[in-house]
Amino acid sequence: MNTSYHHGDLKNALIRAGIEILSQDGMQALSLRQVAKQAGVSHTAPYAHFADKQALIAAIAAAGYQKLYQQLVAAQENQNDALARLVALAQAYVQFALDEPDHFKITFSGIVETEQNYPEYVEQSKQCFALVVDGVVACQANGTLAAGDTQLMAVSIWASIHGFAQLLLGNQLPGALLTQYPVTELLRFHLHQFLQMKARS
Amino acid sequence: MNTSYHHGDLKNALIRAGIEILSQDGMQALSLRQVAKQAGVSHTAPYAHFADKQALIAAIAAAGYQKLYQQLVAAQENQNDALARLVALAQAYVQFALDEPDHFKITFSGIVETEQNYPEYVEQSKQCFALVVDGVVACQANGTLAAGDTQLMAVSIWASIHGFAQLLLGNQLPGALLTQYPVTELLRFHLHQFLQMKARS
DNA sequence: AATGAAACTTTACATTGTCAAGATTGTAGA
DNA sequence: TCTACAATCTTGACAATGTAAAGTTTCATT
Repeated sequence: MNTSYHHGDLKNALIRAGIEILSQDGMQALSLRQVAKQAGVSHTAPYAHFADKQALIAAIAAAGYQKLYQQLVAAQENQNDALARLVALAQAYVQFALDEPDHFKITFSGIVETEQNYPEYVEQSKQCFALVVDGVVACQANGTLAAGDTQLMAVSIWASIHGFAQLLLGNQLPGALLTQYPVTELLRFHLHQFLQMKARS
Repeated sequence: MNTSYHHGDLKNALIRAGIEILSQDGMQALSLRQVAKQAGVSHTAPYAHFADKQALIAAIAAAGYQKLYQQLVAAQENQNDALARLVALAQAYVQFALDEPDHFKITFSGIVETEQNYPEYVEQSKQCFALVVDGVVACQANGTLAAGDTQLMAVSIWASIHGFAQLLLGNQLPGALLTQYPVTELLRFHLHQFLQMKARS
């Protein structure tokens, strides 16, 4: 099947190429033609697998969610305390944003038009949210978090983590704070606002 | 000066045209040439006022911050309780995101490259953040918020509000929640996580 | 082996960002 | 007041991009 004409796995190769371009040259360099060139095919080959550029971006964004999911799971693996797992999740979330800023941006900054629905994108998104819900459930069972609407609480925590990552990436946190504290410490403080713990313990 | 050749106030006219395009046709329709056409000038006229497209976008983003600032101030005007003012600020923040989604996105989604520094953009950003800091200070003086590092707390609250708006715009909040509660109620719950109040009071 | 579908290429075209060169107008200094 | 210069705007050009159309190569099914 790999006869130099039929690629065999072009769809995924294009997604990987796109992610690589994002990582190396950033968002503004992500063109269909560059992606095709990097994958070693002609500039219209992507149209056999994606309806248009938006569809490719949606696939790249879905892959971003997928990778994020894996990192979140991996970060939680070594933690057994429910609260520690939530904190580890948040740290991994922010770390992903810092490691792959442009992939993170394209995944979250609403460039994926929501009028069109891209099922894989929605699916991966739900999978990540489910991780947060799990964490909240565990903390509630634990007594670490007060009982209450689990979904609401999970949304709150996700929004908090996400907003922090977003502002951090956008360089919109006061520079004084960033020189004063390491990012992990800032995030820890931020989370403790929710988790009702003594700050900076 | 308005002799049909020299426009007189083209720079601001271009920013306004850009905002209008964002409002009517969305981000993907925002091209330099469309902006120029809408302002009634040739397609290279913008280069007399902006170095490149990024610079125009930065100016539009700065205008976004400015408008947001005004809305936040206006929303707080009728509230005299410190806590109520913070809640009103948050509601106005989210409302702005819902009213002008694409303007909000372009202001916040990191499309403004932070390597280049656009002074007005940074300036307007700081002005908005200062509003949050003011709110925190008032709440601390009030006793509504515990004492502590004001900057840290302001960052936390801003991140929370911002993350909520971002997820809401990205259609990433569970649909079940959105049908169950109005957005203002969701936001109120979200804030109360921070403000240590009884939820849904 | 034949045929149709899927994957890919070549060609073409409109849109876009940006540069270069020129035209028009306001303004500061002689 | 006149003149040169700087700022502003236009025209023309070019390369890069998204995408459609038509043709070519390969795969799979009968």
